Amino acid sequence: MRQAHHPEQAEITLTEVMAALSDPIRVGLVRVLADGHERGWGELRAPVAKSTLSHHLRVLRDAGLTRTRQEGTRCYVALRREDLQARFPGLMHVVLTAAEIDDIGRQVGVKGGLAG
Amino acid sequence: MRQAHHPEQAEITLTEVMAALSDPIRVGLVRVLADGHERGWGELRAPVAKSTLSHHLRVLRDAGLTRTRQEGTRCYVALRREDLQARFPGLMHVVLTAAEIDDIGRQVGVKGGLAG
DNA sequence: TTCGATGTTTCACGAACATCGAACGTAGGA
DNA sequence: TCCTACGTTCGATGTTCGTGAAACATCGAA
Repeated sequence: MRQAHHPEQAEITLTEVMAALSDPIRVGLVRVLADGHERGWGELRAPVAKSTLSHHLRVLRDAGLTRTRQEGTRCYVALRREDLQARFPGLMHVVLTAAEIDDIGRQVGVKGGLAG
Repeated sequence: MRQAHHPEQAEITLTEVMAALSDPIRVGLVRVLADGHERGWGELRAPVAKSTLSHHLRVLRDAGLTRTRQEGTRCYVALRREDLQARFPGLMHVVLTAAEIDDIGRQVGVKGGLAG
């Protein structure tokens, strides 16, 4: 559970971001984090095994979409909206809007949320 | 060489578009087509075998990013900018801007072009 | 120190992908 | 009719991806 690697803002690449957003589960995770609130790992709900969820969160983290923070044994995830806006202006807005309209990643939610 | 399938505008999905744009060669192809001009297959220059180029063009076509038209034994490719704009407003603009800045897919060009 | 909770990593597997060369099918020209 | 140019499709190969089960690592509590 060592501290994970996060790419610098300048290291974020378009193609990696696109690849990260090519899976509905990951788009769902981004949607859950879109409000800017940090979420606890255990709060997240997705119809996959926890190892798979861990894998998806890692892909998002490696692509520079999210930032993970550790606190004791818990960890918290947040969307790197400002870095993304600086790097690819407008991208997240466009993607989130499209994802909302099509309701992509609806299977993903938070504990107590609609999809919980 | 039968007529290829093109998804309807409404059938274009965000995740498929993202997946299509997760490869530098394909981003390069989209950049080449970004000016709206239709391009001949043989005009396209990419550092891959023609079967591989055919594959990439197929991925773009299947995702709804491009439209292919046949004329005799030749075929012509064009970006479906209007369909994409209607489906995911602002997406292509954002992606093309980012791709230009980072010069993604620079290896792709047209006969007689800079990367030819 | 022992136990339990929380994520991460490893391993294994089938599916999908990127790639190439070769074979193929189609349309035009000789 | 035969030949050629143009893309597509097929077969093969190696890589990456999504997935889950199981083992592992870390921290807090008892």
